[in-house]
Formats: sequence, structure tokens, C-alpha cells
Amino acid sequence: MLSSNTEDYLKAIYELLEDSGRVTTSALAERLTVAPASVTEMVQKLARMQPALVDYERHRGVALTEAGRKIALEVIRHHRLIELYLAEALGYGWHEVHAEAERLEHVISEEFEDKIAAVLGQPAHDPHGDPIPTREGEVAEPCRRALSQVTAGETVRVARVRDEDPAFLTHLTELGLVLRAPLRVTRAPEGGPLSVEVAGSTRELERAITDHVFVEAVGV
Amino acid sequence: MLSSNTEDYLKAIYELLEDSGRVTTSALAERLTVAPASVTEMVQKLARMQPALVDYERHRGVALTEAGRKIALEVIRHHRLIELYLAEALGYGWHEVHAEAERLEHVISEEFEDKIAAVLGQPAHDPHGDPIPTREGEVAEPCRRALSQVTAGETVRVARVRDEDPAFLTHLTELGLVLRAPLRVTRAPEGGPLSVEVAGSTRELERAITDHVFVEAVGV
DNA sequence: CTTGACTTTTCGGCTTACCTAAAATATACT
DNA sequence: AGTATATTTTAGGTAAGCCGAAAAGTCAAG
Ligand SMILES: [Mn+2]
Ligand SMILES: [Mn+2]
Ligand SMILES: [Mn+2]
Ligand SMILES: [Mn+2]
Repeated sequence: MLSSNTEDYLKAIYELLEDSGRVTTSALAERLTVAPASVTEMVQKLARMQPALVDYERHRGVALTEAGRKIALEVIRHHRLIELYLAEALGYGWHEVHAEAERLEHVISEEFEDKIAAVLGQPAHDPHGDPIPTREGEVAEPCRRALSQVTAGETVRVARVRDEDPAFLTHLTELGLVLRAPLRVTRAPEGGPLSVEVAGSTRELERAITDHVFVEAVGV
Repeated sequence: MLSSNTEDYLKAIYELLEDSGRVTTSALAERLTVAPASVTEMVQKLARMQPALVDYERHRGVALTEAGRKIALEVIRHHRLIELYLAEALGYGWHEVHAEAERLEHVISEEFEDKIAAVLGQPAHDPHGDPIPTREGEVAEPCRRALSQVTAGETVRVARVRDEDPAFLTHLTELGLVLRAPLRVTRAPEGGPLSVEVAGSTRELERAITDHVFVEAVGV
């Protein structure tokens, strides 16, 4: 069995790969708040494992092998199921679930995973709108259209939000930008803040917010 | 924050102290399945901590200080609340809960503890009849009267069972010796197996069983 | 093509927790 | 009391992860 540590490295690599094709040592170091030297060491170990969990070449960054990806998705499934369970069954707010899931994800059994998935009705998305991988390691595409990219006049719905920062999530709640909330963009000036009609009132939303809220067409 | 490891040492010391006044190095080593040398090292470290978590004198064994006892009870509260939650909310059998709780106990937050305690209605006992310590670190006396000590003719009720061995618990279930099950001892020959009437049928129960099932008077 | 800034890796060291083997201590028995 | 046996402790060593400092490698600007 892999250590919590190893699991967190694989998960971090997966998440960084979502944006870029290859992950750098320094990006990984920052994400995990460890020194770059520590990342190099760990990544070399992951590459030497049987089977190799990452693809690594000196000075070229790192990517996941199929084996590594499988494990990353398993941990992510745990994480997102736990987040949803905490929210649905124990009344956690969406800003509180991440920290708790970050630790629980490494210690639950497959039975626990199955039981909470069953209680939740085999859910497809976590409280932040991220897709929950299946037991078999398949995962749907996350919604990637940022609110900042919406043009004036369009009506959309909140489909996913960045989940790392509790304060950000609390702020979104206050603004009424909760999951599935419908909203209409009334003005979208070049580079400036968007005017958005949400929950009955119109608000100016900074780029710092609209870049981290993802939306889908209302009809879907 | 203390490591899972440290927490398991303190818990093991607490549990061994329940039987004896002082815990030996070898008893701890066996309980934790580590070498005696490892126990000596760890115990010395616990004694050197600020504040000291154990009372230790070379070759004299070990006991908990107030600070150590507090932590042990906190971990045990986690363990027993989690066991009950798994049984009540997720449909685990009483033989499955221990292993899962053994890992979860170290990673849940105080919020999680409070939330499941509330869902369960501030329960007093875990699925094996062990008392659940309060948030404040108080704990009721566990039921200590072994079934093997009951005299012929008495009617009693299962109040607590040893919880370490899943196979033992499965066996108890088959025998109908579940928590709160009423039973009548019909014959109790000196040192021999007890005859016990339980769930409508009479059974011969070996010492290996009756020593690990604890009972209380029915009226209580 | 060289230089300098930046990134990555290597090196030597630290901590925690474990081990085995050897030494020290305690206990039990004659 | 003296000795054998059992327990406990010390000593020396390993493995995972982490660190800072120094060395090596990359790459873009001149
Ligand atoms: Mn984690
Ligand atoms: Mn999430
Ligand atoms: Mn444990
Ligand atoms: Mn129990």
C-alpha cells in the first residue's frame, strides 16, 4: 500500500496536468509546499517503482503513467465522494469539506467508498461541481468555461467552482453564486469587471472571481 | 499535533492499564506488534515530552500521566463514535467497524466528532458495549462481569464484548449473543463450559467465549 | 556563440519510527 | 547468597521524507 504522501504527490500531478501537458518540479513544489529538492527526490522514486507511476526525465518535468493515473483517480474519487458525503449527510458547508476530505481520502477502505457512494446514489459531481471518477477509473470532463469568458446577454448556470480556498467559497455563497445558480451577464467590457444578474440583484464581479467560476448553458 | 503512532501508543497503554496497574514493555510490544526495543524508545520519548505523557522508570513499566490519559481518551472517543456511526449510519456489522475506526480515529477533526455525536444523539456506548468518553475526558466504568462468572439460575443481559477479533464477533452473532440479548445460565459446573439459554435455544459455551462476554443484571 | 538568470538536481544532514544483536538489569530458584 | 532465566535497555543501522547549499543544466538576450 502507498503512503498518504505518495498519494498526494500523484493527485497533485494529476491536477496540475489538467492545465498543462507536463508538470515542472517547481510547480509541484509550490502546490505541495515542499522544497524543490524534495520533489525531485520523490519523483525519481515514483519513476523507479514497479510499475512506474510517473514518466520522468531530468530537467523535463513529469507526467503520470497509466498506473499512476489510475491511483490518482482512485484518490480523487475518495476525495470527492467524501466531500459530498460530508455536505449531504453531515451538513458541512462547501467551504469546510475540502480540508477534512484531504485527510480522510487516504484512510478509508473500498467498503467505505462503496457504502457512501450507495448512500449518495452513485453521484456524478462533488459539492464544487467537479466530476467524481468511477470505480473503474473513468472520469467526465470538468466544465471548463470560465464566467469571465461569457459574453453580454447570455444566461448561464454555475457548474463548477475552484475549491481550494474556503474564504473564496464563503464569499461566493454571500454573492449567491452557488452551484446550479442561474445568472445573466448584462455587461462584459473588455478586460473589466462583469455585470452579472444573480439571485434577483445585479453585481459587478472582478476577474479574480469570474476566472474561478465555471458555467454551462442553461438548457443543459 | 501528535502522530497517529503516538496516539496508538497512548491508546494501547490506556487499554492495558484497564487490566493491570502498570504496563510492561513486552505487553505493549505484543499489543502493537513491534519489537520491545521500539517500545522502550517510544516510551522514553513520551516521558521526555513537555508535558510528559507517560510516567516511566527503567525496568518498572509505564503508566499514563493526566496529560497522556486525556489524549488517550480523546482518541478512544473518536474510535468508539466512529464505530457506532459506521454501524448506525452506513450499515456496517459490529465485526467490521474496528479496523476502519482504527485508521479514521487519527484524522477526523473536532467538527467531525461533534457532528457524528450529534447525529447519533450523544451516545454513551459503542457497538461492542464499551463506554464512549465525553468531550471533557470523562468515561463511565465498563461492564466487567464476565459471563463465565455468572452462577447457575441467573438471568442476565449481554452488556459488552471484546471487540478486537472479527471472527469472534461473527461467531457471537451466530450464537445470538448480540448486545442487550437476554440470557439464562442453566448450568455452571466448576471450570467447565456453561449451559446458556439464549434466543430460545440452550447452548454449551466454552470458557474462550464466556470470558470475553460481559453481562449485567436484567433489571438495570 | 556566449553569458547570465533561472530552474533543477545532487549532496550532506536531520527526524521519526522501526529493526537485530549485545549488554544490562531484574526475578526466581536452589 | 549465588546463579540461571527472562526482560528490558542500549547500540548501531535502515527507510521515508524533509531541508539548505552547492553544483549542474537550460534557455533567452545580446
Ligand atoms: Mn491528502
Ligand atoms: Mn471538491
Ligand atoms: Mn489507530
Ligand atoms: Mn469497540
